[in-house]
Amino acid sequence: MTRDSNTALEIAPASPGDTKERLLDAAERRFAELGFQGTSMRAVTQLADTAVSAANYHFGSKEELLRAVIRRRVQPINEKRIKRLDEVEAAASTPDVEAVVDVFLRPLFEARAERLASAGGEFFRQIAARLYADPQQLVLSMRKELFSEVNERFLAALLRALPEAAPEAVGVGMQLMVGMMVHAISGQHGESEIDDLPGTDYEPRLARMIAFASAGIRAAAAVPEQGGAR
Amino acid sequence: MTRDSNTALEIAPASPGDTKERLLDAAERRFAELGFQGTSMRAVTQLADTAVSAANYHFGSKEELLRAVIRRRVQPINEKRIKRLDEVEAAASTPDVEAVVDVFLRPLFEARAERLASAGGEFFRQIAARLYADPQQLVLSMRKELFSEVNERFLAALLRALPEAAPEAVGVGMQLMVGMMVHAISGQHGESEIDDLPGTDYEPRLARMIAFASAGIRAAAAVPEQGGAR
DNA sequence: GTCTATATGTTGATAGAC
DNA sequence: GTCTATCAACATATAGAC
Repeated sequence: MTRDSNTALEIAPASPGDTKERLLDAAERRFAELGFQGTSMRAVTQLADTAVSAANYHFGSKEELLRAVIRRRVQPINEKRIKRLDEVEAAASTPDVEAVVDVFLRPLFEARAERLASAGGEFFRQIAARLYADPQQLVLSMRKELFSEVNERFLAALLRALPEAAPEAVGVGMQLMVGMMVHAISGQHGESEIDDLPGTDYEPRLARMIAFASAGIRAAAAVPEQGGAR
Repeated sequence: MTRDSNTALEIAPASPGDTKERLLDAAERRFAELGFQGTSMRAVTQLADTAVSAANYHFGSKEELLRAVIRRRVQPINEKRIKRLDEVEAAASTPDVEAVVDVFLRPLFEARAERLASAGGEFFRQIAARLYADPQQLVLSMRKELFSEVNERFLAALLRALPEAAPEAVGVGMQLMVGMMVHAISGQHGESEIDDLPGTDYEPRLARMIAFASAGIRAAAAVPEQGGAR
């Protein structure tokens, strides 16, 4: 495989100037498939049809390349979440749990459908799953940087939606919703047939996820403080 | 750091014959902290106070070492799950959703409490999270090998508990429960204060998780087939 | 069973030409 | 901005002594 052969393996035909974008696409794909540590800079730059030094010119290091890959996808999703949550909170001082959960989950599906439509990439969801499974400092700091504000806003909204519930219980419910979401979008679990996510026709699946998470949060909040199941 | 210095970094004082166990403990810890690809055999064998060749003597390769680490923890948990599910199904032909979910989740907490009590290790849960975030063939085949039977048994039990529901909906509910579980046990998400799991006094948290998952599964199953939220 | 020593390949990053 | 060439460090795995 030489760098000149423009085969299906490459992200897009190389045209001058967009090397940086091609590197982001290639890194997104390889980080998703092989993981951050499992991906060499060579694996990325070969897919992007360029040289290792070009990647280091644009991003400085492998770690910074990862940050750029993740930021590119997460930021628009979070902006959409915040904007819609503003609207929900403006409409009602005591929002519905379902409305808050909808606003939290829907932008993920919308972003994925957009990317599928533009042949962009099916890969980011896999990176997101890894992001939540890695306790290393690099990844931990990215999670904090990317999700602190959103998590605080949505937790506050859920607390307002469930004013009678113990705050700790709502926090647990929110955490469990995030887990449900991460696992569901990472897909391809291979243990059953319904694991994989629908692409553009996501509404039925999303409806089930909203129902699951909303009912789950309400139920977790309703467990009595000292109640054991034993 | 010489191999003779018996510092706190090592897993246990080296006594002859238990090199294999020390290697499993050390690998469990390092794979949890650094990931499989991020961990070198040297990092494992230094922690276990032995040589790389000893690890390859006992396990053959790094991949087989990973398999051994994971099997050691997962097998007892799954055996407990199956045994208790047998009992639940023997007691009632239409089991409770709550009873099935309890039997699925509780063995995880019991195993963790046992390990904490024996200072065994706080590390496996992190490996489990990585196990679910990795789409590579090695990991995929391990998931299939380890969880196929359990997943099939519990999905069948849930279908029996919800005879009116669409099977696809129950499958989605089961998948979302697994996601909730994986994320919750991996802990240390760092975005909020309630992320970390309680150790031995796990009953209150477990009760909330059972309530969340059971209500979630029921709600997901109750969403009408063509119903959208839009 | 466990060691030391080593073979062979790959890694991330940079120097310097154009 | 992008390349080729190169570096030192590190990887997995094995050979062979004890």
